[in-house]
Amino acid sequence: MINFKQEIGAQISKATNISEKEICEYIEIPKDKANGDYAFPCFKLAKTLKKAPPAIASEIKEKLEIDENIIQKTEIAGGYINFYINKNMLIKDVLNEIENNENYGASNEGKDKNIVIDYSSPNIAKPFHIGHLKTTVIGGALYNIYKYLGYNVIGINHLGDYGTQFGKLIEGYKRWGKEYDLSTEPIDKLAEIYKRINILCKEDEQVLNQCRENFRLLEEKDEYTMKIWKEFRDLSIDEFQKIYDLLGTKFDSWNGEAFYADKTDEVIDILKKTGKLVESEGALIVDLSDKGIDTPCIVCKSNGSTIYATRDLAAILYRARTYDYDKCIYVTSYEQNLHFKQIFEVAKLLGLDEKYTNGLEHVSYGMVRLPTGKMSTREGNFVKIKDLLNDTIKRANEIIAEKNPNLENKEDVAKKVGIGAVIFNNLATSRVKDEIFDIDEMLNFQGETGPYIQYTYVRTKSVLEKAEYIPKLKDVNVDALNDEYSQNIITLIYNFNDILKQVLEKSEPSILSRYLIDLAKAFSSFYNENKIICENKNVQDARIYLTYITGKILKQGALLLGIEMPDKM
RNA sequence: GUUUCUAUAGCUCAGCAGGAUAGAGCAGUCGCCUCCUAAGCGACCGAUGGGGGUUCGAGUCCCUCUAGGAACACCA
Repeated sequence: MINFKQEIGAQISKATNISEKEICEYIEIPKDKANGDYAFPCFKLAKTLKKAPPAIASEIKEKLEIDENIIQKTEIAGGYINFYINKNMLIKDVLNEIENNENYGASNEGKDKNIVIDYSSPNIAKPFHIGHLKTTVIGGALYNIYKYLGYNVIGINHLGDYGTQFGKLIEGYKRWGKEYDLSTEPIDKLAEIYKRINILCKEDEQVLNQCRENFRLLEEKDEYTMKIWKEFRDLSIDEFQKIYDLLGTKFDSWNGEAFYADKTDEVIDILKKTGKLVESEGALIVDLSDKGIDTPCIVCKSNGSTIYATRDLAAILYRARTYDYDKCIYVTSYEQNLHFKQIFEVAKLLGLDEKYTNGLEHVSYGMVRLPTGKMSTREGNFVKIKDLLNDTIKRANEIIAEKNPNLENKEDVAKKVGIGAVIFNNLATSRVKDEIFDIDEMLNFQGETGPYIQYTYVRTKSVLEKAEYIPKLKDVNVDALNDEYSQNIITLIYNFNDILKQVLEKSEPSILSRYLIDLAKAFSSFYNENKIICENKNVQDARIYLTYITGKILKQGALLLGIEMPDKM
């Protein structure tokens, strides 16, 4: 496709003898369309050239050799040079690209690059609650988008299936296991046991030590302990899978913490040889104070057991060797910021190529809190994902009953809408923001929501169905699309690939979410202001075609976020 | 206490690595279905936490104050 910004940048670069790259960084898109499609602010050059910005602007403008097929006109406004692109060229370019490219917006920029994404990663034997939604959907969206841009992606569900928490659960099970029937709702019951044992641990240090001992036994592959461990793990995975099926979440690997149990010795050996692993209060630690990190990284506990940091380090070694990753991304809440700072620093001591240590990236996100306070499995204060999805699906069903009672496949549509609402809600805002969970907000399907995007898509389908045809591209007259509403849509579609790149640059799926809202809005305005199916065949063909490609992008974009589109709703 | 994140309209959020008059949604008020789905469209109302600084230009960068979140040695 034509890169208008680059075309302009190249010309200005020639006129000013400043590198094209630098010029392109200065070029901006005016907020007000009256100021053109692109603008070059000359203020920055004023100091070095010792001239007033407007004078610089007109001097540059004189020297530009503009191809009128690409840039229709240039104007000077204050210290800016404003560029108005050739709309017909833009429309032709976008339509051509979309016609000839099944996966519009995709690219092969990621060819031969390997991306490991570690996401969702719930602790087994604990309920899957709304605190786990963000990592699951953010990781899932990044997974899809990396793939779409040609990367080879490995999605890993790094299950929390190891550690003292497990020692605790085993201890509780030993004490009260007979009171619970694990054949139904096993996770709820295990969570109950976990809650009870935690209370006991708080009261009695001896019990806590017993739990730690249980974990040590697990590390030694004690037969009885291993048997319980495996049983709890299987039960948990069954439960998780039900949610993943609903959310459409997929993984290439389920290697959790336990997988690295036999791979931690090597980490300790390597670290010992660096001389940086020192004993402190009976534990083996790496002091990081010279790296600006006050808290040392514990690699081996005083009772000889490993700790999550050790297993995370083993995972880095394993992933580097197994996947030869260019990036290894961890999607977790910002509570773990310090932990990742620590292990990324310690990873530099493992003797890995710089490629691997530089490729480590922690994608953190804000906390989800209930109106009553922080969620806690230990205190039984949480909302289960399953319950939330049931609520939103029920809500979707109610709205269908009210607005479209004769709809076919009601259940299927309600599912797509209810789940789409939840996924979108979790991807709609910047990662860093904390969130106070509000069920009413989840159940609102109006305005900037997942259902709004779905509804807009359904409208495009509905128009196409009524029209009964999609015109051939060669029959589309681009002059019929130079009104403001059509232009807005075309410009947005032109930006699609750029948006996807931005998402990856910032590991920020909300950029795509916002984009889809903008596109849906642009189409809704267009739809309201124009008759698409109308008397003038020429205009009708062009508008139907625009409707067709808008629907395509809405669907593709939503799919990348993990949201499915119903055909009717 | 140390480190760190956040602060934009009544509420929830945008604001392309500083640029032209700060944009939406929800809530509220008012219009629009004999017309391709009103889960929609349009209009009105309404904002950069306080104080310094850097800059031709600051919501955006720096300092500081205030308020809130988070992490800080054998949990993950």
